[in-house]
Amino acid sequence: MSDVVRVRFAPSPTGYLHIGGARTALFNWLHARHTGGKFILRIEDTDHARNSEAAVEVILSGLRWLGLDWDEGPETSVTSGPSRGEFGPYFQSQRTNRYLARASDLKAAGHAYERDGALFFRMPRDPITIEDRVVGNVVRPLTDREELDPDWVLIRSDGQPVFHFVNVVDDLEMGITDVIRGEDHLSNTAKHIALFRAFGVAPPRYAHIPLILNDDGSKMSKRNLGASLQHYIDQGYAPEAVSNYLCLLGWSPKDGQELFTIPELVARFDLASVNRSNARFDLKKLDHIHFEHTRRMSRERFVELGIQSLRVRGIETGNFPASYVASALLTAQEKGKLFSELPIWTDFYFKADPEIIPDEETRAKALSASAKPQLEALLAAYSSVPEFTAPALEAGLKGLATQLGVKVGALVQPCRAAVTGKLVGPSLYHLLEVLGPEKVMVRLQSAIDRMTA
RNA sequence: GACCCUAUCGUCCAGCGGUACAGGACAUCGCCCUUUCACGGCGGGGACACGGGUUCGAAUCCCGUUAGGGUCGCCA
Repeated sequence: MSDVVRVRFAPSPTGYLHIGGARTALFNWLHARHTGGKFILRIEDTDHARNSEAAVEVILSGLRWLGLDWDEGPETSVTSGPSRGEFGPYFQSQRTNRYLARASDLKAAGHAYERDGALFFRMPRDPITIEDRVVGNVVRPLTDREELDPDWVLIRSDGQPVFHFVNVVDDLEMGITDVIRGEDHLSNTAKHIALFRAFGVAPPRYAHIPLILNDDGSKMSKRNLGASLQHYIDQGYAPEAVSNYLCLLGWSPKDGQELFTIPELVARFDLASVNRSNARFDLKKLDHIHFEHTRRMSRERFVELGIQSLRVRGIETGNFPASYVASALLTAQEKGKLFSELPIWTDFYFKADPEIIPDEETRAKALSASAKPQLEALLAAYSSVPEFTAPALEAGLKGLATQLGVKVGALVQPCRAAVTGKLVGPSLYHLLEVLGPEKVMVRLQSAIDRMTA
């Protein structure tokens, strides 16, 4: 083949995208983009029992969510649907004739033979050296069980080819130059190398990356909630934060930088500085990375993600002016919270005034009868504020506090509770400005009316 | 059972024979700031798994032990 790098991500449609698989895809994608190579997506749906269109869709949408676009591969989850690239089909279930042809080649060359109705590969007895770009040279001798019978199945007696075989055939035929995958494949790489040699070609370059473990060091299984990428999508993490964090698990740029945009990652990522030891998934650190990304991302990006997030959670912003929606959401950006929490911070912007109903705790802490005179005074002050802007509102409130001889908080919290119905939220003066004088006045008055005294 | 990989603060990384009573980030603790929640600032505690070598000198190299992970399927 040419010397352009060709890497692939070859997931099996199991119904979810494992977080480790997502990182494998990310490393492959980064390697391709960094080297100007091609990133290929191939669906390993040889196990018909657990293959379904929905399961493929989970993979495609997961990759898209992360921003990992593929140069070759399926465009939809439909097995016989459209695809990009010259080396298709990209669904293994559509490539059976190729496997069968390759199998007979091996048989003709004496590398395979039939036994018990299945086709077996004649595995070399000598140790095989795996030259790995991450792990180094690994000599893999046969295990005691393999010594008993080193040969292994290429085609099952029911006619179905097995994973190791199709994987190698596809990598060969698709011109894959670099195989980047989880370390769980390291031992089996000897089989793959032997197959490539049997086909008379040099194996691709290998890079086995360390695995992601649970925070207690145990292996991540499907049962663990955090093992699925979908979990992080649902929790409202920014995609760029997840990519960034995933990269940090097993890779570092050596200079201590931890926060990267995707373009920076593309520029700086290199296989050579990938670690050799497994890493535990630390949710706290992910939260921190998300926090930093969320605060730094462009306003446009934040608003885009925010509107999506609110819609998913039942808050439709389409009925409000775009500028109002943007201003409203932006008051929550500095909080850096998960997008799943956005309704908690901004729902009051999109509620009708009568829907602002403080709960019992809020009433007790901020809207007790004793606060009524202060709220009335604030309402009066705000009725005559020179302009309804955050600085003017702040000055007005602080001036009133001085005048009344009370602490600022004695006015802030009742006001916040009255207009938002909550004790916590965005910066008070900014949210008041965004809300506008009409809503603020109405809400202050309703709160006053409800206060007994 | 065999084979393979790995081993630095609680976690993720830096370190790749001497510049190190081991540096950064997250977490944690204390103080400060503060209109809520936060943010921010300052400071503290916290690690080279263990045992042998090699060397003038070892977190760094070698061997062993232990621990964790992986593989050895007519699963992928």
